Amino acid sequence: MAISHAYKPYKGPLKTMKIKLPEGIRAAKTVTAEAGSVLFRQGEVCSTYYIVLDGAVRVFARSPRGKEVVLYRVSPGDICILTTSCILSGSLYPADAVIESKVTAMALPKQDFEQMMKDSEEFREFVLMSFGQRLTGLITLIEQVALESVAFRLAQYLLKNSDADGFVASTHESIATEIGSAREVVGRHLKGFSTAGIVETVRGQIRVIDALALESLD
Amino acid sequence: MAISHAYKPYKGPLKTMKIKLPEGIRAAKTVTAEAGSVLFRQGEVCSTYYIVLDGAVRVFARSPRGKEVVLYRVSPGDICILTTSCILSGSLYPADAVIESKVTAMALPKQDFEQMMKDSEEFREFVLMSFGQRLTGLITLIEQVALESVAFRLAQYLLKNSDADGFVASTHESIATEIGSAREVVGRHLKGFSTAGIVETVRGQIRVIDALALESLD
DNA sequence: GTGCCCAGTGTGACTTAGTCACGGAACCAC
DNA sequence: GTGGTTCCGTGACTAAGTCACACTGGGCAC
Repeated sequence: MAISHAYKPYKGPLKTMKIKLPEGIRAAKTVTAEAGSVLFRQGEVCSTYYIVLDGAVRVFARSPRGKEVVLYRVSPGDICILTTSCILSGSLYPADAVIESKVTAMALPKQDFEQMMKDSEEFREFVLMSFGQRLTGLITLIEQVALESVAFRLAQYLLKNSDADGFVASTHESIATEIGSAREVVGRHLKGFSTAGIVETVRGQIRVIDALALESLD
Repeated sequence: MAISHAYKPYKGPLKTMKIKLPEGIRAAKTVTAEAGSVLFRQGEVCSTYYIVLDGAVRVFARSPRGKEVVLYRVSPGDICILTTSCILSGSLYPADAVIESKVTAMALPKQDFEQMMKDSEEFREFVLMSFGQRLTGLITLIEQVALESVAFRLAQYLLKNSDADGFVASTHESIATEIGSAREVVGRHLKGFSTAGIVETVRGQIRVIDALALESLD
């Protein structure tokens, strides 16, 4: 666990998850981790519950040959579901996680977690909701990867990640791991889109010109 | 919801899940559903919690063009996680489910579920464990589909589903949906395995001859 | 500035996987 | 037997993934 410490008590309310911490829990500590650091790797054991207060974590699977697929992201207000489920079942992490932007997280000791599950209806709902959302998210991902074409997934990605002016600040490489494909394949599709006048590409950036065309792909 | 009827109170203990039902819950009803019937379809809403007592349910995703991937199976002692998470988050089923073999299930009304979550440490653990196992199962599936070759997945499937004598009672079609590939592709790989002396194939059945060879694939 | 490095990209050749359209073979009911 | 259905084989094609290598533009050391 590469979390770099600076343990200190967390006193404030959990605004991000809209849950009032019971008094007995106020001793929960916060931890921080810098961008780029590894939270956990496939096969490691886990021990503490975390609720992310700020920052983002990318959770992804990696093949022996180094290919990666992004499974999901942990954002502020999210509980680290994978950690939770690993602790409960005593199993090992089935994936890797790295910090994308500096993370502040609340560390919940096992007893506190169990106490809150026992006492707080709100907390139970929160935890189960989190599980449910991850679950449906993963199922959607499987449907996409196994059932949809790369062109479709790429189009969806561009639509979802473009700003008001249509700009997408991603490299071909990062898009590829995000949609479960390969850099060259993404590049070729983008070239196709480009010659069709649907997008413009420059180094490290893509501009969506014809969003409707992307939406009508399948 | 195509569950067929025959509502009757469930009195016995939940042997399969090793949880004693509190007295207040004894009114839980059982439902049965015949093999082949559809439990739910993608996009439907859900309302009741189910715990499977007997039988098996196959949960799978289906593309617009009819291609399918098996996500997981619900076996005796399992709570139907997808239903649970849908109820909690108020979202729609992201997948389809059909009965593989006649199912008997306990239907838990929302209040009873919440009551048990509140009162029973055992039940909370059971529910969270179930969630966790599904989660890691789905992640493993994504890793397989996105990162591993068809040959590898096929080999794993054969090893996992062969009996003591090496017999696997599956059609190419069913294997394909199980490992997220296509019938023809599975057929071609099996032919390859066959000419290499690793398996023998007859209609509707495959016999593993050289399990070691299958294990050493990657 | 010059040179260098390197992340990001382009490309061709090739392998693997998926799709489509058949046709044939095995099995079952009658 | 006939007919129908399920299962499988196959060729031709498209889509996707892999591999190797070349190019390019921006940052930076000097």
